[in-house]
Parts: sequence; structure tokens; C-alpha cells
Amino acid sequence: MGKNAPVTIREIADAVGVSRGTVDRVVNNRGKVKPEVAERIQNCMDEMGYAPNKAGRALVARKNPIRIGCFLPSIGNAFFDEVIRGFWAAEAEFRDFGLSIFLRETRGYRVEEHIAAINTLLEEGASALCVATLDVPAARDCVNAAVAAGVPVIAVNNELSGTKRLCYVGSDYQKGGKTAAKLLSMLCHDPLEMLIVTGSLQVKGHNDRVFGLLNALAELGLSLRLETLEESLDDDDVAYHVTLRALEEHPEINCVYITAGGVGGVCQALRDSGLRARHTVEVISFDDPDGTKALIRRGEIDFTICQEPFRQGYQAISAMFHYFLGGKKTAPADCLTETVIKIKENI
Amino acid sequence: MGKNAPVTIREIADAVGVSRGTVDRVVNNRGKVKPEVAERIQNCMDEMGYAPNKAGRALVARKNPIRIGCFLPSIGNAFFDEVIRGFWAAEAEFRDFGLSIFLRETRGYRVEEHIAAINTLLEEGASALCVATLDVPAARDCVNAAVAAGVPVIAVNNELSGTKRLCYVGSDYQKGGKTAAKLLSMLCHDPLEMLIVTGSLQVKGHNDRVFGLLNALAELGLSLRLETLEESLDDDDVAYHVTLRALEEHPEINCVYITAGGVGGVCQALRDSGLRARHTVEVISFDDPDGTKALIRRGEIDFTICQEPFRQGYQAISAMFHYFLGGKKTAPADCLTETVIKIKENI
DNA sequence: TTGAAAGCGGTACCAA
DNA sequence: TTGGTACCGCTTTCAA
Repeated sequence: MGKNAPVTIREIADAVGVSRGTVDRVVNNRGKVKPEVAERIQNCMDEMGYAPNKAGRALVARKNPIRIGCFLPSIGNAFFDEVIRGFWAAEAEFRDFGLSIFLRETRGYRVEEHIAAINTLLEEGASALCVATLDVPAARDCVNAAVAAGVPVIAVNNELSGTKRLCYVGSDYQKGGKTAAKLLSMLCHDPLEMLIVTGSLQVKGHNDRVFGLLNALAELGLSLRLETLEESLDDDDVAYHVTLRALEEHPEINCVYITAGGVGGVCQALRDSGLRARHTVEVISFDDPDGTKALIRRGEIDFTICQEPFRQGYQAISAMFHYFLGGKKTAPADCLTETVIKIKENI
Repeated sequence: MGKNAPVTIREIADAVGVSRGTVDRVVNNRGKVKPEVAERIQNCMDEMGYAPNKAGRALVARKNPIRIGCFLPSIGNAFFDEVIRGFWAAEAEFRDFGLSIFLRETRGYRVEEHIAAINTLLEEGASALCVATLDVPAARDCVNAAVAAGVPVIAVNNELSGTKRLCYVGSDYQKGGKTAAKLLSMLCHDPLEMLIVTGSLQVKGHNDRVFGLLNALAELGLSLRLETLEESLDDDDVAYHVTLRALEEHPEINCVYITAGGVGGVCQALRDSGLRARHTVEVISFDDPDGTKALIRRGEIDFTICQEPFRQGYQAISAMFHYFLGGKKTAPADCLTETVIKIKENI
């Protein structure tokens, strides 16, 4: 039943005995329809299983394309390159169907700059937003304000839970930490003397990676004799200096856990410290921009744990596009990308 | 330059001073256009950078939808469930744009049955094919015949290199084998006493997984004292019996490598043999249907190496669809899905 | 509050 | 070999 040719707006109009325009008003609740007529139309649509055809809508959308504004703190952070590639891949695929996107970027994690960039997107006429920003009150307010103003938002890469966003497209960071723990347990000898170089304490995902690791290590029964935590701000220079200092202070470190950017800086510090000449040091990182790939190939990093950044970009745009073409009825579901273990052999 | 509003067929027609119909004939080389007129139109299109709008085409395609026939040897092989989910996800996404798909399945690797199924798809009016079949001459001929008859083919999951197929969407199986080797080297003690349970010697991917493993083990310097090869035909019963016999014959086996289906049967045989009571046995498998997931969670399998089956299904359909809407001009590029390591912690 | 008509870009068909 | 016209499904606008 109902698995036949799709129902069109004209068929509904004919069945009810009204014009297509009237049906359209009901479909898109534009008002100005007598309630009882609206109800008859609604019933008929339900019975016949009507859903507006996306190709028809897309063709009209050419006049006012859907303009998705994208924001990423991606300057100087190669991780986001793949997310951006994903954005543009989706744009290329859906351009003919009335989609266009534009992008604003900042460097680092200063929340005022994020908010300013997002507001600029709105001023430039964004009809929707895909953003990766911080899990702090000011940023959440900014997102909620956009939604209240009728601009739907998808959270990319950073969860922003509790806001009015449509959905989240990104990684399960705790799972990433758990996975790292298991791998470490296979590589290292008890007890661990660990240096953790995290990105920013303001980024929830980075924190989740740390807690996910520590909890899982405890569950696995590994003892942690030393646990030093440093912040790199996703910057190679900063990472270099904090790592070098930590290694000098604690030459017994036998394991380095890098939750975010600054991977190159950490590895440079490891080389310069000469620590590896004295004992083995296991290194686990996250994500795989080109710099990290090279370090994996050279054996300076044992594993890197990835999160499908290309798909995050692609999926966010695609989901928003289909949300619009579907008449903004049902919010897209959260999309958790895979936790992907990369070693020299499969990178 | 050229980054402005997209050019429409009407603009070309007006610029050249002909009707839209005539331009349409040139765009789709339907002939019946005076050569010199055709040339003027072609030049104008090149200059102005014309490309037909996909939404317009999609709307028309509603009358004669693109019908993609899909073939998989998926009966009784849970691996393909996710590929099929990918097929239908793409169908749902593009249905409104004039796409429909239909599926034929067989059980196992009898090439005549594959060919019969594919020919049935053609008789049922497929305008394109997405197929996973064997890398043997008869199947290749069948694919080439379809292409010669004007029905483009995408090879899914199984490469079919050397045929006239549009492209391949699937895994790099050698890479899978290499990855398994590295993981084994982390888990096992030298020397390995290995049992290999492969799917079918007729499936190139399964063979690649075996050779990829053996080559990489040699490179890694691991010695292989025993190497027993059995065929499961992706069937749990067969897998059970060949495994049980092998374990009885060679109780020194300390490592089982399962390249394809029959994973449940192998693990059952391991339990029944009681081998694990005497010494540790490492088990590595491929792919993660529900049965395998459960075995990973219970610790009966150490790793499973996956290949993004959902994406294979989705991508094959999506690529074919865009190929049609793009006017069949440029063949889509090969799509190699990721080699994904799954352990209990990230499954 | 409603209907009628034009138009989005491309294709198909008939008449010239 | 060409042009004209209708149509795919939906939105928008104007008039009633």
C-alpha cells in the first residue's frame, strides 16, 4: 500500500477540490487558509502520503539559493583542511539544486572572535549555519540567538549540547580516549609515566579524550605513576616548548598522549630531548593531517586516532541542505563519525 | 571570471540565435543539427561555460526514472547487509530526483548464477548496474557485454579490473592484509603457527588479504612455522568443520586469520576444540556484521578489519546517479574505502 | 481567503 | 534540420 508512484501537489489539489496554491499554503504553513479547508487538505495529504518533491523545490530555489554560512577556527590548524574539503564537496554536489556556502575562519580559541565571525555570517545573509565553536556560555548564547532568529544551526566537530542546534555532526571523543587506552595497554609496560599534551582546556572534545583515556586505563588495570598535563593551544611552537620542559623535568616519561594539534612540535621536542636514545617512548596522537601522516610513516608516532573529518564537513552541509528541501519538518539525526585507528600500514 | 550566476540553456540559445531545442540536441548529441550550427553552439557553450542544471534534468527524469539494477551474492552473507543499507539510503536521498533501484541476490560464488542474475536485471530494464561479482572471465565478459549494450556498470566491493566498468567502489584488500600483519606482530610471539580460513579462492579480494598478510609478515621479519589454508565459502557450517579438523590435526596453532565469512563457525570450532584452555590463540577477522561484533565484545576475536560497507553501497549509487545527471560525460573516479581497525573499544 | 498564471531549466514531441 | 509548445512539481505573485 502506498508504495506506488509518488503523490504530487496537483493530485492533492484535485482530490480536495482546491487550487495548488492553497495546498502549498498548507504544506508550508503560510496561513491565510480557512481552518476547515486546511484540515481537509491536511487529512488528504496524510491519507495519500504526500511529501513535496525535492527536485521541484530545488528548481525554484535557484532564485533564492540556500546560503549556508560556515565557521571554523581553522587558521593554522591543518586538521580542519579535510572538514573544509568536505564542505566544498557537498557544495559542488548540490550547487545545481540551489545550494551555496561561504566560510569564515579564525585562529585559535578566543570566543569573542568566534562570535564575531558567526555574527558576520549572519549579517552576510546566511540562511543556515554550520559551525565549530567552543562549549562555553557566550558561544552557546550566540548559537541560540541565531536559531531564535530563524537561522538553523548544525554543530560540527564540537558538540554544543544543550543548545537549540539542529544536530551534532562529529566524533565521540570519549570513545577515542578509550580506544587509545586499549592500544596503549598493548604497547606499554606497567607502570605508565605519561605526558599528556592537550589542545585547549576550553574544548570539550579535548577534555573528553583525556578523561576517556584515564577512565579506561583504570578499568584495564594499568597503573599510572606519573601524569603530567600540558596545553598546546593547537600550536606547534607552544607544544614544542611545553613538551621539552616536561621531558627535562621528568626524564622517566615513557608515553606521550597528544589529544589535538601541535603534534609536530611535540615530536620535534622528543627528538631534541634525546630521550628515545635512553628508553622507548610510545606516542599516540589524534587525527591525521599531512604532518602527522609523515610522522606515522617514519615511526615517530605509533598510532593516530581519526574521526573522519571529510565526512563531518560533507555530512553537515548535506544534512542542512536536505533539511531545507524537506521543508524544515524533521531535524536531522546526530551523526557520530567513526573512531578510526591509523597505523603505518593503513594510513 | 565565470564565477557568476550559472549559464542556462536559454542564454546559450539566445546568444547563438537558435531555439532551446536545438541547443539541447547539441548538448546531448542527438544529431539532426547542421554541423556549422552545432559548432557555433558548441563554441558558445565552451566560452560561456555552460553545464546543464541537474535539478532541471532531475525534474524531467521523473517520467523515465534512472533505474539502477544492483546485484550482490548476499544471501546468507551478513556482510552485505550494510552495503544494501547503503544502496537504499542513496535511493531514499535521490528518489525525488528521478532515481530508483532494484536488487537481485544469490547465495555464494557460482558464476553462472551471478551471470543469470545480472542478465535478469538487464531484462527488467536496468539503465545502469552496480554489481559485486567474481573476478573470472565469464563474469568479466558479462559486464563488458552490458557496457557494450549501453548500460554503464560500477563494480562494487569486487574490483573487476580490466573490464569496461565505469569505476570501482570498494576496499584495498592488500592493505587490509598488511594491516592485519602489523597487528598480529604486536599480539603474537614468534614463531606463528597460523590457520588461515579464507572465503573463496575465486574471490580476488580474499586472496589479496592472504597475500597482503604473508608479504607483510615477511617484511616485518616474523617467521611462520605453520601455515594451513582452508576455504569456508562464507558459510558457517563449512567454516566450523574445516576449522575443527585443522585444529585437531595441528593443535599447535596459535593464530587464526579469517579473511571473509564464516566467522561464527570458526569461533564455535575454537570453543569446541578446547584449544584455548591449553594456550592462547589470537584471532583476527575481517568486517563487522552483528555476529562478529558480538564476538569482538566477548573477546573471542582480537581485531576485525573493516571496509566501510555502508559507504560502498551509498557511494556506488550516488556516483552512478551523478554520472547520469551529468550527462554521462566523465566517468566517476575509483573510490577506495578506508581500512578500519575495530577492537572492543571502538566498535 | 482563494484561484489562476507565470516561471525555474531541461526534455520530448509535433509541425513546419 | 529546426522552432514552438507543453510539461515535470513547486513557488510566487497578482488579481479577485
